[in-house]
Amino acid sequence: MARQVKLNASAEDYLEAIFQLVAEDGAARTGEIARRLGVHKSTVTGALHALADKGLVEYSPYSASVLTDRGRRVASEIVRRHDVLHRFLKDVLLLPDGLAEANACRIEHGLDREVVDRLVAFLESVADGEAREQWRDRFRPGGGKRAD
Amino acid sequence: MARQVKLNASAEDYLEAIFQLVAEDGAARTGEIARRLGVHKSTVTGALHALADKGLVEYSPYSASVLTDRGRRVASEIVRRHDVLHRFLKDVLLLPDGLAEANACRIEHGLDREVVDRLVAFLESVADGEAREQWRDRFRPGGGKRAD
DNA sequence: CCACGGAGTTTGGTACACCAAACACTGCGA
DNA sequence: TCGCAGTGTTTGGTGTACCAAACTCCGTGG
Repeated sequence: MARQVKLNASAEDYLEAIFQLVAEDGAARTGEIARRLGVHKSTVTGALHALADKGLVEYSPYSASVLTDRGRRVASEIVRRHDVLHRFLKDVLLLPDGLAEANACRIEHGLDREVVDRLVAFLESVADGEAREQWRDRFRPGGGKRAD
Repeated sequence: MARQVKLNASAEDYLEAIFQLVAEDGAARTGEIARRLGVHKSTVTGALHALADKGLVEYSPYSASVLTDRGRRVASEIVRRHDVLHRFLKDVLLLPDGLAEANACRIEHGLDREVVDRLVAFLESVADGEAREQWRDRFRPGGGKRAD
């Protein structure tokens, strides 16, 4: 089975953005990717070349990019990981959404699949009712945060 | 109070290594730091200059480095964060120690303090008896991983 | 006392991620 | 059909993190 491609953090960010833009708009334009990631258009062009070389995106100059099949597979793994992490931070650690998102963005690239799977199992185990309630109150929602 | 210094990932790694070496050996020699972090000695020299400029380590050429007071404070924050994370991965997600450590190393730099605090609260809440047992079995130690 | 070898540093070079400005393409309206 | 505005690309340059090799320092044995 084709082993996991090994992308670095920034490549994963681009792939993730492209995946989302394709889902939203049907295709990912260079400028949109740049806007979403907060980088310069020229930087995106470079990244697109690299991803195309790896066979993950279909890139042709001056037109919107789409993912290859392989790119789509890899990207959805990345999105899943991001999502799991975000949900964990928000729903289990009870962090405000923005903070959960920001932290998810920063740490998502460092997680092995095993960890993500474990996190999923964990989320499922506290998904409904009982168990979750149980510590929602031993743990308190809004409580002891001072904003110094 | 002097706000959190804002180090990048690699600076934090160096600081952490120095902290540990000082704890173990009384001082951190360039070559030891290099060995521990798996980088070249010359790279460490550069990093030590940077940390010295920031007032975090006491560096003088050809002799072992130690932390300044400020460096020690910052470093112990970093170590705490690493530790909390490691414990969470190992004791809550029940990952094998090596995997927990590796993942902690990779994600530790991206965590805001709030998250660490939350994680600590979480660890405390499941620290002893009851609550922990409770899902140790709804979650099972070695069990349900299919590697599809 | 001095030279020799191991520890540490400097120097020059690579790779990456990025930006800014100059340049190129393209589709729409006059 | 032609030009222009907007979108995209190229080019040149920055900062960071790193390595390898040349060089420097310094304690120890002869």
